[in-house]
Parts: sequence; C-alpha cells; structure tokens
Amino acid sequence: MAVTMHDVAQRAGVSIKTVSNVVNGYPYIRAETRQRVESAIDDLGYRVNMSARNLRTRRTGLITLAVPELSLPYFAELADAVISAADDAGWTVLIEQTSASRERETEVLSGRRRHLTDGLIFSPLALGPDDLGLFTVEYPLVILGERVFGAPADHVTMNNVAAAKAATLHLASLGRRRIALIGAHAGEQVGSAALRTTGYLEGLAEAGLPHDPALIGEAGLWHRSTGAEAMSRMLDDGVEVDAVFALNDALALGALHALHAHRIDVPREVALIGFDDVDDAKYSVPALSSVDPGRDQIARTAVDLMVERIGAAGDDQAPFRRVVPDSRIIGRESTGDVAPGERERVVAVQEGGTEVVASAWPPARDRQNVT
Amino acid sequence: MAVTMHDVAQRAGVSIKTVSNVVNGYPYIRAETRQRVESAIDDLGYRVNMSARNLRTRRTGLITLAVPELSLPYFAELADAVISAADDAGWTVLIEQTSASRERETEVLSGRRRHLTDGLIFSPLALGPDDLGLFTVEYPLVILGERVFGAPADHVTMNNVAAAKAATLHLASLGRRRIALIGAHAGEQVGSAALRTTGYLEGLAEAGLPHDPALIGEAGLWHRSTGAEAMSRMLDDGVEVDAVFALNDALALGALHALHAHRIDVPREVALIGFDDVDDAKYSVPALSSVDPGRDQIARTAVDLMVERIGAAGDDQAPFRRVVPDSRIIGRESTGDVAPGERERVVAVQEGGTEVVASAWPPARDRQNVT
DNA sequence: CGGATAGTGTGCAACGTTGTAGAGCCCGAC
DNA sequence: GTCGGGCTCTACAACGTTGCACACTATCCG
Repeated sequence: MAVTMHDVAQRAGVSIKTVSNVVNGYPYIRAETRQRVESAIDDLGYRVNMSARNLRTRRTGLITLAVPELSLPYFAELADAVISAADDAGWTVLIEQTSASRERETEVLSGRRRHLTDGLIFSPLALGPDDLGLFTVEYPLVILGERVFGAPADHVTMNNVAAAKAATLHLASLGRRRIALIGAHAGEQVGSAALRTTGYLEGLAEAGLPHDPALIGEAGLWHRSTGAEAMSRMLDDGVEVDAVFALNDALALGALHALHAHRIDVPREVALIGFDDVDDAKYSVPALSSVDPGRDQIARTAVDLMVERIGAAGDDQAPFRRVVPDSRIIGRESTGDVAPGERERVVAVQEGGTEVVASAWPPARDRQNVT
Repeated sequence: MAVTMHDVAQRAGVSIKTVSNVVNGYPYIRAETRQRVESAIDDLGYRVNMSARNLRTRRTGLITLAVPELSLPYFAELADAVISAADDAGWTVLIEQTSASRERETEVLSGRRRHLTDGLIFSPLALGPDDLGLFTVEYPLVILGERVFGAPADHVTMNNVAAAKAATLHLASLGRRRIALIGAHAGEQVGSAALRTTGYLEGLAEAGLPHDPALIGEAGLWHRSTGAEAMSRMLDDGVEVDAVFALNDALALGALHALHAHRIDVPREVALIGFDDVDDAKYSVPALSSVDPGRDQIARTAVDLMVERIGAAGDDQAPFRRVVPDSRIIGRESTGDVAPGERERVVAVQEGGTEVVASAWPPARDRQNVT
C-alpha cells in the first residue's frame, strides 16, 4: 500500500541504503544521485515510516509532557511553551493529563505509555517527597515544580520563596498592613503552597508586620471557584483586609470576583496580587498584578535539559542540575502600580541560577518547612 | 539492554508467540501458562516495545489533534476534552500547534509528522474553502470548526447561526435595542465570524431591530486585547450601545475590560454575552453569559468518529458525516439573567443533529453568505 | 610509484513484534 | 474407531528502516 524506501530505490535506480542515506543527510553522495533520489521521493510521495525507524534506532523523537490539566491556564500556557520549544529543537511532544491523581501520576512514570517516548518532562501535583523512590528511573526525566526535590533527575523550578516574599513586600510598600494570603494548604510542608507561604511570612517579618492566622485563607485546589470561596469566607467572617496575596492567578481572579461581590474596590480598598502571570491576568477587571515565574524560560530550559540528556544516553551519571529562572513582580491595576495608559511595570526582579546537584540532596533553601 | 518478549519467553519456558498471545489477551491459553508468563513479565519488568508493535501492526495508537494555540482557553479546553475522550477509548493524543498559519496548517495535513499517528483531528483557522483540495487525504481525518465545509471527511461543527441568532434574540428579549457585535471579519464569507454574524443579523431582523453598521466592531484575531480595542473604539466614537454580543469569550472579556474602563456598568447599562462558554466565563466580574457550543460533545464525537474511521480502514468510502451538537445559551450576571445566589441559567437550547453527507456538499444552512 | 585517504555506493543482518498456518491433543458424536 | 472440532501452543516470515562492514574509485602525499 504505502510507498517504502524500496519503491524509491527502484525508481531512482539505487540501493535502498542510498535512499536511506539521502533521507538522513549522509554527506558522501554525489549531487546527481541525491537529485535522482529526491525526485523519486517527490514523485512517489514517499514519507519515512516512523515506526520502522524508531524500531531500528531505538529513538522515537517524542517526549512526554505530563501536567495535571490543560484547562488550567497555567498548564495550558506551559504546554504551549514546551511544545514550541521542543518544536524548535526538532522534537515532538505528547501530553499526558494526570488530573493530579496519585494513580495517574504513578502510571506516567512507569506505565504502558512510558515507552512511546524518549523522555518525560513531569510536573507532579499529587506525588511528593515521600514518593522519591518512584522518581528513580532509568530514562531521561526532567522534573518541574516544587513538590519533589532531590530526585536523581534534572529539575526546573521557581524562585518561590524569594518571589513570594517580594510580592508580599511590594504590598507592604504600598502601605498595606493587613495582607491576606489565599490558597494556603494547612500542615503541608512541601510544594508551591508551602514555599510561597514561607515567602509570605518572611515578607511580613521583614516589613515588621505581625502574622495574623485569620488572614490565611485555605484553598485545596487552586481554582477560581476555591479562590472566590476562600476570599468570601474571610470577608464574611469580618476579617479586616487591605491587601491580598493569592498563591496563583486563578485564586486571585476568584478572589477578585468575591471582592467585587462584596462591593470592595480593588485596588483602593484592597490591593491584590497573584502568581503565575497567566495571560488572563492582563485582561481582568482591574488588570491583575502578578508574579511572573519565568514560564518561557522554564519551558525552554526543560526541553534543553531533556534533549541534552537524551543525547547523552549511556554516559550514565552526568550530574543532575537544578535550574531556577529569574522571576519578576509585574505591577498592574490591581495594586495601583500603573500610571494611566501604562499596561504594566516590572516592580522587582528575583534572580535565578543554575546549580549542579552532585547527587540526591535537598536544596539549602527551598526545603525549609513552614513553621 | 531492554527486556524483550524473548527474555520473557525464555524465563517462562514458552515460545515468544505465546508471550505475545498473553500480552494481547488471546483467549486460548491455559490459566497456568498465562500465570507463568505473567509472573515472568512482572519479574523482568517487561514492557512491550511500541515501535516494534507499531511497525508490525501498521498502527500507532496515536491520533493528532491540530489546533491553533493551547494558550487560547477555548482550544486548551478542547484539547483537554479530546485527550480525555481519547484516553477513555484507549488512544493517545499528540497535539500540534499551528499558530493559525497557512504554512503550518498545510504541513499538518501532509508533513513529516503526519506519519507518526493513525489519524488527524484538525481545527483549521487559516485554511479555508479554497483549500478544499488539501483536505482530500487518504488517512482518517475529522475536521472541526466552520472554515471548511464539504471536504471528504467527517466533520464536527457548531450550531453557529442558530446559536448566534438565539444569543441576539436573548439580548433583544431583555429590552435592548442597540446591540453591538464585536469580532466581525469584514468581507469574510466563511468561518465562525461570518456564520455568527449571519445569526446576529437574523436575530436583529426577527426582533424587528434595524441593522446599524456602526454597531459592528471588527477584530481580526479573537483575543482579549482585540476585543478590548474594538469595544473602546466603538465607545470612543460615541456609538450608543446597550448590549454587546461578542463572537467569542476572549473578545467578550476584553470588551468587558473596556466597558469597565469607560465606567459603564454591566449589565445595567450594557448587557454582554460571549460565545464558547470557556471556564473563565464563570469567574469574570461580572460572570459572563455565553453560548455553550457543546464542547465536550464535540470532543467525544470527534474521537468516536476518528476511532470508527480507523477501525474501518480499507472499507474505503463509508459515507462522511457532519455532526452538530446541541448548543445552549447560558445566562449569567453579564446579562442580568441570574437571581441572587444563582450561578447560571440555561436560557435556550438549539438542537443539533447528525447528517450523512453522501459526498462533498455544502450544508443547506451554514453555507449562506453574509450579505 | 606505493600507500594512505577521502568520496561514493552497496549488501546483509538486525531491531521486537504479530499474522498466518498449522501441529498436536483431547473429547464427543457417529 | 474414526472423524470433526475446539483448545493450546509454536515456527516462520514478515513489517521498513538503519548500523556496520566493505568494495571500489579518485586523489594526494611523500
């Protein structure tokens, strides 16, 4: 049925192997031969059979990106960025949705589909440090996020504590004294919630503000709805608030909704800042200030690390790296940072960096518990 | 290196083919043999090599979903739904981003990657009816959207005209008389913009309202920014408006932003409705009314059609079908449809259906030009 | 002028799986 | 007792490609 190299070879009057050589850019081929083969390919509409090539080369040219859900804008934008970065490097991305369930996250690491691709870029949301063992795999793995530190794998993460602290200090610098936090996970000692909460507390301390537990709003899932509920709860309880730091933008947009419902003016009465800097942030009413954790850089770095790892398959124990992109506090209307006509303003920058991790260690900083 | 069937066979003391049979659920195997093979598989941690299987069976178990961009929430949610539906049916989805460029859309139809997957679910945004020839392909193809009618392929589309008309009539039923439209594509006779504009005009006509060209706001790309710009332009021009129908939710959210910037109250002064019913709509301020075009049903149907086509490969010319899911007008705060405490209300339903397309025809209705 | 080297092309044997065909065996029916 | 058929398992030959080794020519160097 389909056209194979054999057909092309026949038509061009060369061997199959020569066709293969042409297709793969082998240099030692006479221009005229190459020409003949290429014409034959065009005439016949030949395409290489990827399955056969993959079988022979033990490579698929695919990498898996495992995220909780594409309908969460942060992950949709991350996926977009990863796909584009992979594309530029000549790779194809296969997306796996885990719904943040332990079962599906475990399956991603070792399940049936694992073998379809050459490597895995994984943003876990259910698995945590107790599951470190699961992350010891013998294929190229790049971990995203802040739930798992110290696995024997490359890791791209965020400047969580520093950025959250900067966001909190920024609210304080606006003269706000009652800074609420939305999205806390009580008792959790790991993950974005814990790290950003740490940064929040450090920020309060540095600004000389007291820590009032009434200002901590829980929200298990970081959706708009839960953000709205947490904010409403706090307002209904009569907690006095003049600023809100939401641990991600979805929560922030939900909180904004609740503030509006309570007829509270943002930013005059309450200043609001989110985290992630998703596209939505720019267009909410008012436009949302946020922390840009360096998403594009995260995506590009993850792909680079992955491609490098795949290329070095065999040189077993190249040292693992942890990369943290620069993050920035983006001021918009919801913190009153922008002058009329201005879209946004970079209020602060937290520098990242690359760290070589000799083996499985916790990083100095991000492992701090929330106390 | 990797464990193969051969290793498993050896350990279990059976032939390779028996291992294959066990793995593939062939029924005529003694329980004890099966048991032995399964233990061997577990002991050795064997996984089938997909490349080899794919080569042999001429199937990859993958389908491509080609969309413009994942960072557009509508497509992110569509991708989520398609991936989930495919998952349930045992298939894996590979996402291709076209950036709505002609070049990339053409490449999706016939490019290098084409051969990685068994079929293509394609939502074109750049190619149109003039490119019908490109859509004549000999692999399973399901087309999404409203730019290409009459291609020899299954097609899942929306109730565009009917739904847009219903949305317009709904605004009219609220007593609005100056209903603006945001997102028009001047001169275009095909695609969502044209169809929804047709519905808008039909709605105006049925409500007995005059058609005022000043109320038509152009927006080439349907992003929040362009929606905001189109709305601002109209307001700055002093056009009198008491309702807005935005051709998608991104435009609507942008328009909402502009209305707010002009200190216009929604819905009291201007009622607003969007199209797509993306997740955002529920959480904007005020919550956005929208047209739900039946996204989940679209995704499920697309996957069903695809799987069926792939299964029937060979029976060449099974008739092509066009499927239109039911759509619904969802009333929320931005049209003042919800009572206090109520989240949303289904205001109207437009019934869809399935149509068998014997060959390449235009549908009776959706091909109407915008006049 | 001999031997090394660069350039150009080919044949063979995998890669790991499954489709096809069929070999035994046991059982019940005639 | 033999024949048909269901059950259980196996051998063999692909699927379409690329790695490896090698053959042959032309050129270059000393």
